[in-house]
Amino acid sequence: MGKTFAPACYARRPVFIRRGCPVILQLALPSPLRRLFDYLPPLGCNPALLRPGVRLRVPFGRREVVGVLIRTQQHSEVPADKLRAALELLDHEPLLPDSVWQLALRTAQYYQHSLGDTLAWALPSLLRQGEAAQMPDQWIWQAAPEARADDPSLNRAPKQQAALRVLKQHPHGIQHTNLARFDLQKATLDNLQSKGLVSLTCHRHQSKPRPSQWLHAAELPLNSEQQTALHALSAGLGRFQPYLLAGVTGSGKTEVYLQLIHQVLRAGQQVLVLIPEINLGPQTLSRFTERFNARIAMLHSNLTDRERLDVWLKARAGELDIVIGTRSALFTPLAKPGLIVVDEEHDASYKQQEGLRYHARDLAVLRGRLENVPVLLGSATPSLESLHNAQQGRYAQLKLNQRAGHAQPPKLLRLDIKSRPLDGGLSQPLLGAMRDTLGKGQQVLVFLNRRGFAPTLLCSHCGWQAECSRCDARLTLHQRQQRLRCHHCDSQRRIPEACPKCQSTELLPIGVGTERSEERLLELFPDYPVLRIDRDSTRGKHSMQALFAQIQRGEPCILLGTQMLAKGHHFPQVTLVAILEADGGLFSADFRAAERMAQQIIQVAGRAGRDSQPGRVLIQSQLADHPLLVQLCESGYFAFAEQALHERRQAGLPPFSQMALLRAEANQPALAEQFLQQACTLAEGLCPSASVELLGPVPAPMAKRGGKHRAQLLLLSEQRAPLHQLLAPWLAQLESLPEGRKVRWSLDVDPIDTY
DNA sequence: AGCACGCCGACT
DNA sequence: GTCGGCGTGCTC
Repeated sequence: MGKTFAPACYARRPVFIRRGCPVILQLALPSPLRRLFDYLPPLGCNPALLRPGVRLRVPFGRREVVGVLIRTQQHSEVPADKLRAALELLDHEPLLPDSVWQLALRTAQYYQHSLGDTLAWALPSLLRQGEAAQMPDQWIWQAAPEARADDPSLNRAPKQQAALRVLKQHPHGIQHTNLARFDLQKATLDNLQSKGLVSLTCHRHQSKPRPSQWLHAAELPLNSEQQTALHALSAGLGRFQPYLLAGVTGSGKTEVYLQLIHQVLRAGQQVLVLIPEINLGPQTLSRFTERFNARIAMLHSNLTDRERLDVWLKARAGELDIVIGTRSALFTPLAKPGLIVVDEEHDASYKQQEGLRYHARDLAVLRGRLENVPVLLGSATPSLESLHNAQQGRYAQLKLNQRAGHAQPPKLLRLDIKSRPLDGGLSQPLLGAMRDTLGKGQQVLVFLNRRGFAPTLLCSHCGWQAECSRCDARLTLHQRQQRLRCHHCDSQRRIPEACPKCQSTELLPIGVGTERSEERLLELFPDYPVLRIDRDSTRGKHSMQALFAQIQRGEPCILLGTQMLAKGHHFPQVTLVAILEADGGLFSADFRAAERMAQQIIQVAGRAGRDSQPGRVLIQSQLADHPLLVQLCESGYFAFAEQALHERRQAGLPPFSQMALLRAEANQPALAEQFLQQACTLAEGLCPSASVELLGPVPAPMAKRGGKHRAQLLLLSEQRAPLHQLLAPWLAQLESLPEGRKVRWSLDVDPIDTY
């Protein structure tokens, strides 16, 4: 995202009420409508409490919703007979600190999203339902000091006896909300209480005190690069500055984070750490808890709504030192922010792909500016956007090129498979390299980013292919389940016995997925275990853990898997990485495909050779001589990025231009494009200078998906300002367009893909 | 987005 | 006769 956000238009001035004038409340409501709604204050409400940022419960149509006060006015455009009074004021003071308030307002503006809906994304769900923004009182059950489990009154009450024993084991008592965890029933305890054997007491929430000694474990020694980076970072504490920490895999980025965070903690400030949306949470959390004696919370998807709200409230009150979370944690309010870290900043999961399509990395930079704190973006494979921002001087760039310890960087070797026969997706030279590696007692990682047995089922007589009826896509053959499945919608069906077109029974699986590769590898390497790791093979809760445990034992084996293998985990005994198909990124129409391919190759390669054994990476490709692939393999990611950036500049693509994408989908094929055509005409009317280029409407790359027909209109502009000046009035027009009601449409500002 | 209203097809 | 399918319209 560029440097300029439009200035904030809502200041949080106190509200002055002119004598005799009615006060009109303008509220943001949880609705996709991009406008505010006017209400009268609740009956008998003290006007001084009506400050922007407080929540009110209001009647809305036939239901009640919770809205957030944006501003008050003396007059309303809405006819008096339509105005309704709010029902209840829910807060005594604004919910959000000014920084997060501004962040939400600007997010709505930048992404052209409804403000009410934006606030709904930013707030914990209990707050949008009207829950009090307060730590709840805690009710604690305790055994009476003199109570005995062999009390005669319990002779015929084994449950009460057991419950009393449990409570005796917990002299500090058990929280009422945790009863289930100890298999205790409220009724049992009620009976014990009536006998005077247990007590229930109410405790006001009390914050844990700030630790004075922050370290649990000693800090690791830094190499000179790490020291240089840490010095630069610590010199920048206390004010806004984005940093791009570009550190090759294994260069010790995390140690730099940890030592910087230690300094922030010592300054009495809080740290917000964003991580991508993968199962790296526990791993990250344990790095932090092993190092720091600090109040750390992680926002993960298994929290209850109440737990989530408690973390939010504690963070806001300054009762947490470190908050770790994915994308949505960005909006967590902090009493004393000192640093924002975005780990793996290139990761696409930072961009929300539905509803409010925000990019948490870009908004983290904005938040850093609003909080006046540094923002540390880290990655071994930075996004081209961030590299460009660094080159433009907007971000300070720090590089870590050396691997920690004695680890050698892996060598990337291209393997041309244009005219080579493949066996289970593997070429002969690759199979040879695998035999060598396994023979030396080492492990092999085979990366194939495609689940299932084969991506296509073909009739060898008439050429029919199994296709999804709801999507423009072929069905993937899943041999083990004996089903054809669509990877784009959830439809699946049985494998037909014969071709539905010509009745031939010669149906051939074409192409290779992990399931098929596994089958073949088991035949080719009968002496070694083949561990398949993908979404289909790791269904069971602990199967993943068991697989990783086996890998960690270090005996020779073949790891075969998709994306799931590529992120975060360390496999020290892997010395050969095989990437079976690197071509998607070179064939695809999406302009970001090559960047993604390169990041994926480097990330997968980073799994190998982390100990002192050097790693080799073999990349099979139909286009082994493609200049971008050559550049990546010969000269590394940053050289690749230079060349890719050069190509983007030539083509006038981001980050050298600004993009927005209007998508539409409808049940009938023509409707989506008709709507976009109208939208296009309106945009031309609003932007006569042609400073914004309109491309389309065109059918989406996958024109039908999940039974919907999809099309898109691309807006491209050299400068951000004209594009954003166009968007606001344009969206207002689109909202009132009657054709818009027959289609589902949405605007994606800074889209990261066009699917 | 919800949630109503409203008008046509298969069922206790 | 009604239950319920989703088209259309509205929310201060």
